[in-house]
Amino acid sequence: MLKIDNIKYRFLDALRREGFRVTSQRISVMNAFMEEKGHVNAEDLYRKLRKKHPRVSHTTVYRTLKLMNKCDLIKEVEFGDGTMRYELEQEHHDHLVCTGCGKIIEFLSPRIELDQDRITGEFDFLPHHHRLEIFGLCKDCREAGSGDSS
Amino acid sequence: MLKIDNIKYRFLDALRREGFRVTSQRISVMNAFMEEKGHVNAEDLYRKLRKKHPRVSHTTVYRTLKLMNKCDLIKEVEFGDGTMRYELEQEHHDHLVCTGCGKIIEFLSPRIELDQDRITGEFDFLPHHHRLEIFGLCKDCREAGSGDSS
DNA sequence: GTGCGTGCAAAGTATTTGCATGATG
DNA sequence: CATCATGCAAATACTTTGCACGCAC
Repeated sequence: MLKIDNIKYRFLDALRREGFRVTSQRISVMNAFMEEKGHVNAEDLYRKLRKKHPRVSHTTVYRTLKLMNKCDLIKEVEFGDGTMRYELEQEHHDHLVCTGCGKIIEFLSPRIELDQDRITGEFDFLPHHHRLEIFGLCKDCREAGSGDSS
Repeated sequence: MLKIDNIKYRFLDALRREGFRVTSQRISVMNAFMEEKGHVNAEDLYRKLRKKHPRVSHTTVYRTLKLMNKCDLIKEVEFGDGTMRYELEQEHHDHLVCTGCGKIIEFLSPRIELDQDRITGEFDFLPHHHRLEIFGLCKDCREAGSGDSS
């Protein structure tokens, strides 16, 4: 809970600091986002949100997520399904994406990070950021559907 | 040239083998694709193609690229600009993406591949494929615009 | 000649934007 | 009470699809 409250505080603070207004919609979007496990896209968040807060529009969800992104509270990521997803901005990590159930596991590999520097050096390339996604099957999906299901 | 001819051969062969028809449009799209450095999207390819072969439509370019992809001749990749790009299907590699000029450098790091196995093992995850993109500035862009341009 | 491929335009996604209305600071 | 934020619908960007016609086999 502390972490969530901290984010909420940081959001309100960022809004005030940047001269943005604190509106009920922005609070609703942020709360809804925090209830997710992360890696939500705007459309899904909107659908879940409208049940509790029908007063928040489609457009506002998109705009608020972009805003939270600009405030460095969340980060845009995408896993090739054509939608922009959002996750909590935190220390850098990469993703395992289960192609069976869509589950996303975050991981961090200092060794990969290091090797990356070696490579960019080789090409005289100045790295800014990277993304690494490994697609495959998680344990549950392998156990569930060895012979495949569906 | 050998490599290109080999691809053309493989494409024609795949078409026949799969029972698809060999049409002038498909040949045109493939030729146009081969003239690119790779990492083209359908729209760009269509624009370049229509100059020489005005008889090939927008739709057919999309459809032919999908077809070549299904035949395992090319691969879909995307670098977060909202378009689907295509590159020659070949041994696995990753990408350095220059955010200055859009240049794409391919590289291969066996060490990263290895470390990846270690990680997926840790999470009991069965990897199928991965993608790694490092975004940053290439040598040329750094030299050209130290103080920034544009 | 049959059926797949093509081209056109229309439909379909995901997202952004213009503008009048409404709420915040 | 001046602005900024919102909601709606229209616009945009990329891609796919329905359908009648034409060409490969």
